[in-house]
Amino acid sequence: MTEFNDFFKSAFTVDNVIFGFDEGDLKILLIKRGEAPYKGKWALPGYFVYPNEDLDTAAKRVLEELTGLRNVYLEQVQTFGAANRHPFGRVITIAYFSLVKISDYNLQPASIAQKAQWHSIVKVNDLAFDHIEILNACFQRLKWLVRTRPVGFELLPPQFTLTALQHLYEAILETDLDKRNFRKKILSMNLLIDLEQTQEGVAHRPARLYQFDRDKYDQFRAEGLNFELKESKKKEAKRAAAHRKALLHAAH
Amino acid sequence: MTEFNDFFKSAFTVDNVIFGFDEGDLKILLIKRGEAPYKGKWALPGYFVYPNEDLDTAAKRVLEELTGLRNVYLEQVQTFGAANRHPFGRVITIAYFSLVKISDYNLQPASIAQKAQWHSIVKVNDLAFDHIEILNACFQRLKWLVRTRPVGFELLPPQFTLTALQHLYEAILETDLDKRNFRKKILSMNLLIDLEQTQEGVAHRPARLYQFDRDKYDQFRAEGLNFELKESKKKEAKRAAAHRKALLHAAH
DNA sequence: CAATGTAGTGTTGTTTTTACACTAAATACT
DNA sequence: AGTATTTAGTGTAAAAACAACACTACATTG
Repeated sequence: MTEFNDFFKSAFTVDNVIFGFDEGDLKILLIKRGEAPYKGKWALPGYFVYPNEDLDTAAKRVLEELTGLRNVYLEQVQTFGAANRHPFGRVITIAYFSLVKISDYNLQPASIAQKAQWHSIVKVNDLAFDHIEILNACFQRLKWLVRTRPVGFELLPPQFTLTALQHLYEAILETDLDKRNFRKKILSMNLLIDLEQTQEGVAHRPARLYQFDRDKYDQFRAEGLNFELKESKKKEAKRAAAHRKALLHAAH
Repeated sequence: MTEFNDFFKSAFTVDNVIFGFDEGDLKILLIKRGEAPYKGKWALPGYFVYPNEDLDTAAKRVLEELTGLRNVYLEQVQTFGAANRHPFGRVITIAYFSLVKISDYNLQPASIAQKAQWHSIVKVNDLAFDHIEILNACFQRLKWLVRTRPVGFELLPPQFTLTALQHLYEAILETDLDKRNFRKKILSMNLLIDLEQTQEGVAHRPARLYQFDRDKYDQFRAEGLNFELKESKKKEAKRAAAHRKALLHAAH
């Protein structure tokens, strides 16, 4: 075992791309670095993984320390390990991305507030380390995810209008969507609860408010994965396909 | 910087899920461990990443040492880092998967040949470390990838029949496909060169042989990513969508 | 020359996607 | 009061993609 000692001189960190959505803009939360290296530059929030800490736990910890939020969508994306990416030594980083409702985010103690800020994703261009690369990978992943699963709701306040949802999809996919087709698609998924209320205080026709039906979604997912043995192969395949489609291609 | 010293006591490895296809069966290459821990168990081929080695390089190295192959499809999948996953200390592993043509694989020196063997993926069930978990993640990724990009060809010999290709898809997706629909779909992608030859030495009607048209594919991809500024937004969107579809859903 | 075994081929009904333009409902302004 | 402004909300038709389905063709083997 002593022969392996040379390998046990590395460290790893988690870095977190925290997406939020506000004022029609897709944003990420960045921290201004207070120390070397890259002092004064904006960077993704991240930190070393503790010796006895699982990776997912570390990502959750970093997120919670910064935003005070738990139970948000969090997913591992990719690991970056160029040999020279960190000036302190060999440090690889496991990138995570998370989706938070900016409405839930109450800026933490002033000490942090000064350092942490939301940045429009389209304007971010110069980050510490290889963080731009990490951001790009996570953004790609988000684009894929939003077409695949109804994660958009994670970024909106609990009640929202269809137009707001469409704007969110447009911001993520960086494209325009057809209003009527978008609504048809979304409503056909049957994952929205029509709150039968409308907006107030807007200087135009107020829109209906909807809520994401998480119970239905969870149930739906459970069914999709729970291949019971009763059905014929054909029927099963059909149902699975229908299920896939209902969720896939949330837009267009 | 001394405050960070505690973090620099970890190691990381790469583990490689090497897929091959033979006799209608999807297989992976496993190694029988000769040393503790898990001596005598089958494991994914993997090794520590050297101090100055990039992760991708390490994965390539492990693959080449074992198979002698370069220039194969290789992709990072996921990092596994449960705090207690390795009995020697804190070791996280970055999982890669690769696709090799078994026809290219000439078993290496006898010393390795005894230890490395292809295993039918459906029969693999007990591996060292958390390697079953890693295998599952990579298999999932392969299922997704095969629907998304024409990677199937990476697993077949240079010349193949459409039936062989279909069997490959069926093995990966673990489902049956309709022969006529499959052929229509594949041929409509226009990525196959009809060699205008047929099989020889088979005891039945011989099938036509095809070859993957890599040039066309590369060109196709390049166009797909190269958003020129001449087109109107609408036309561009249309083309991009058409492109996506041509590649997506290679089957069904 | 019959038996066996795989290769190869088209059509039709259904579903999904796309393109597209007007009316409705609220406030703001005069 | 009434007109302007702004966003909400709605249906249809044509095109494309998908799914289901069964027979003939061509080679070898016995």
